[in-house]
Amino acid sequence: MGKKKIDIKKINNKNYLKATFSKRRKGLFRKATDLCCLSGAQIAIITFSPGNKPFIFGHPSAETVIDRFLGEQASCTMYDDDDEGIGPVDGEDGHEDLEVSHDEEDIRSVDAEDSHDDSEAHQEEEKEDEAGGDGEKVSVWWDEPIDENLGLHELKKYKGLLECLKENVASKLDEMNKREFYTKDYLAMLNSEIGSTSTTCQERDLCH
Amino acid sequence: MGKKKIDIKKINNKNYLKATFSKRRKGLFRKATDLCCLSGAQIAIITFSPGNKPFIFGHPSAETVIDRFLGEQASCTMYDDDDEGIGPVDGEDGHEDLEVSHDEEDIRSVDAEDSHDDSEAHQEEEKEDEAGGDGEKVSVWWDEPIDENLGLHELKKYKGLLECLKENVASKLDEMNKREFYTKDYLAMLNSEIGSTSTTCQERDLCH
DNA sequence: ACCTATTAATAATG
DNA sequence: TCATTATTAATAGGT
Repeated sequence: MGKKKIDIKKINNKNYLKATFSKRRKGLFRKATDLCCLSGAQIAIITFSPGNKPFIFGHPSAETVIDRFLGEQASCTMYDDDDEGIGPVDGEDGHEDLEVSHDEEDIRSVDAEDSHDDSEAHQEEEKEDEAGGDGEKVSVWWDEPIDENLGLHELKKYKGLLECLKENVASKLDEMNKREFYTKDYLAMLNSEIGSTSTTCQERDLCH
Repeated sequence: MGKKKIDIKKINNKNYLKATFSKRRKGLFRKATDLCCLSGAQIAIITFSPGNKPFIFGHPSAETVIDRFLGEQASCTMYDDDDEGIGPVDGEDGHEDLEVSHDEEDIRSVDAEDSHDDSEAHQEEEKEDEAGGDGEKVSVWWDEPIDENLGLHELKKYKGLLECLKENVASKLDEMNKREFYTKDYLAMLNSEIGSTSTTCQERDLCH
C-alpha cells in the first residue's frame, strides 16, 4: 500500500520497525473501531510492541471482553452456531448483545508503555517467507469461530481435521515455502495436539 | 474503500451486517498477522460477533498474550520510557500504564499471513537478524506420524495452535480468519487524537 | 462467493 | 514525529 510493496517479514531496522509498528498499530485499532461501530461487536486487542510496551484497545472495554472470553472458556458450554455474525443481534443468547446498545461511554483505549530498559535490540526474529496464496477456498472449519466452548467431542473433530490438514498444509507449504513462523507454530500445535487425548474442559485451552 | 463510501455507523440490515462483519473481521486479522510478522509484536484479539460468537486471534497465542497482560496489570508497575516500541502516539488520554515484563522469549513465531497473488514464490531464506538464533527448525512436522501422547500441557497448546492453524491455513488456502472478539475503547483514542469529542461508536464517523 | 470500482491504508520521503 | 504523495490493499455493491 505504499510507494512500494514490501514483503511481510520481520523488519530489522529499529527505526523502521518502530515507525511501522506505530503506524500499523493505529491502523489496526482504527479497523477494530470501524468494526465495532459497524457491527456492534465487542472487541479487545492486546498488543505488546517490539519494545514490550502494551497497547490496548477495547470495546466496551478490554477487561469486559477478556472476562467474557475467559468466562466462556471456563464454563465451557458448547453450542454451535452457525457462523458468524449474526444472530442475536437483537436477541441474545445469554450473553449480552451488544449490537444494540451503543454504549458509548465506554470506548476507551489504553496505551501504555513500559519498558524497562529493555534493550530491545534483540528479539528474535523470524524468518519469513511469503507464501503465495493459492486460491482455493475451502471454506470450512477454519473459518468458523473458535468457540471456546467446545467439548471433547468437538475437540476430537478438530483432531481429525488437523490430521487431514496436515496433508494439505504440507503440500501447500511445500510449494509455497511458507514462512516459518507459521510453520513453527503449527508444528507445536500439530505435534502436540493431534494425538492428544485428555481433554478436560477446565483447560481453557482445550475448550475452544 | 468500496464502490461507495459508507459511514461508520451501526448497520441494521442483518444480512449486510453479517457480511460486513465477516469481511472486516478477516481484514482485521490479516492486519494483525501482518503486524506480528513485520514487528514481532505479540497480539491477541478477542472478538464477539454481533451474533455473539467468539473469534480469537493470537500470537503466539491468545492465552499467552492475555496472561501477560493480566499479569502486568496486576503488578502494575508503571514506568515509562520508550524504547522502541512505539509510542503511544496519539492517543493520549492517559490511561493506565502497564508494566511490562520482558519475558519474552519468543517472539518469533508468528502466524503467517497473506500474500496475494503469489506467483512469486521467492523465498528469502534466512533472514535472520541479529538476535540470534532462533533456530528454526522447520523440519517437517507434517511428515511425522501423528502420534499422540501429549499431556495436558500439550493439549492446552492445542487451542492456540489450532487458532494459529486456522489462520495460517485460512490464509494459505482461503484467506485467513482469526478469531477475535471485540472490545471497546479505541474510539476514545481516536477521538482524542483527532480532536476528541465524544466517543460513541456511532460517532466514529466524525473521526475520520 | 466472486468481481471491480473506489476508497482507505501506508511505504517512502521531506 | 508529523505531513505529503505515490501505490498498494481493503472492500461496498452488485452478481
